Amino acid sequence: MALNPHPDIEAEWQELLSRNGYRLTRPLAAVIEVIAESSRALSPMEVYDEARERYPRLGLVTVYRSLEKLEEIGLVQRVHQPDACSSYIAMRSGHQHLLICQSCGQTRYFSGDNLEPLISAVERETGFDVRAHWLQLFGLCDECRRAGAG
Amino acid sequence: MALNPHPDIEAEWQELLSRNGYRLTRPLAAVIEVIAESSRALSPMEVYDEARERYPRLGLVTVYRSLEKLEEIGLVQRVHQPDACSSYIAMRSGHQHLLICQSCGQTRYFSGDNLEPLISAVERETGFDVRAHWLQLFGLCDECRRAGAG
DNA sequence: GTGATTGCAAAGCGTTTGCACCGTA
DNA sequence: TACGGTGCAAACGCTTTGCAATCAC
Repeated sequence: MALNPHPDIEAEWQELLSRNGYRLTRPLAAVIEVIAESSRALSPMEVYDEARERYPRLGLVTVYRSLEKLEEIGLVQRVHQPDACSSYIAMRSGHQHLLICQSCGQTRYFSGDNLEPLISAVERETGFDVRAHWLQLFGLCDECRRAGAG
Repeated sequence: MALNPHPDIEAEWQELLSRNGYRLTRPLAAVIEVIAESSRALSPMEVYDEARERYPRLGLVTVYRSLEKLEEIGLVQRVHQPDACSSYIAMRSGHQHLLICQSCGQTRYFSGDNLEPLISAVERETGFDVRAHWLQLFGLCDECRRAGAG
C-alpha cells in the first residue's frame, strides 16, 4: 500500500499535453496548478474560483474544457460521491482507489485491494465477465476525528 | 453470496409506506411497480416513460418526488455509474453491492465481500476512521457476452 | 502564420419550487 | 374532512454550444 506522494507533477503534465497535441496556455496552467496542489476533489466551480486567483481573466467554460481534456489524457480523474458526481482530482498512476474524508473532503489514494477471489466467485455464479470495479472508502480523517467531527 | 430473488415486494412496500406516514396513491404505485419489476437501474425520465403506460396522467415532477420518498424510506437506491449518477433501483435488504452489465445495464446484487483486512490496513496507515465503502463491479452479462457485445 | 484555445453570450437540459386542485386515509 | 399528494408552469443551476478574438507553437 502506498499513500500520496508529491512528485514533480508539472513537468510530467506538460510532457503529456504536448505528446497529445495540446498547447499549454496560461488558463490551462492555472487549472492544472489548482488541481495538482489540492488534497480534495474539486468541482468545476471550485476550480474556477481558485484558478482565477492565479489568472483572473479565466472563464468558467475554459475550466470545463480543460477538465475534459485533462481527463481524456489521464491526468485528472472524475470523482463520484453520494452527493457530488462531478468533482476532479489529480490522478495517480497505477491501479488505485480513493479514501475520502466525509467531513473535510481530504482525499488519499490507496492500493492493495485484492478482489480477485470475490470477482471470481461472482463471475462463476452469474455468468458475468467482470471487467472493472469501483472501490471507494469513506470516513473521517485523523484531524477531523480529533476535532470531533464524527 | 446471494443473487436477485423476486419476493412479493408489493406488500412489503405498502407496509413500509404507511408505517412512515405516506399514502399509497395511484401515481406512486405506478412508480413503484416500474422500479420493482426492472432489472436495470432507471433514470427519472425512464421511470416516467414506463410508468405513464400504467398511469398516463402521471407528471415527471411526481416521479422525482416519489423517488426521493422511496429512497428516504430505504425501498429504492440511487445508483452511480461513470456516465449516469442518478438512476434508481429497488433496494435489497442487507449489505449488498451491485454488479452492472456495461452493455444492457442489467443489474444484480451480490454480497460476500470481505474488505475488513484492507480497511484495517488503510486505517492503520492513514489515521482515517473508515465508516462506509462503495464497491461496484462492471462487466458483461452472460447474454451480452454471447451476443458479442464486448 | 496557422490552427488550437479562449471568453462571452446564449442555448440546453435535468431538477426543483410555487401553487391551486385533487384524492387517500 | 383534513391534509398529504399531484400536476402544471415557471424558475433554477450546472453544463454545453456558437462564434469572433486571441495566443502558443
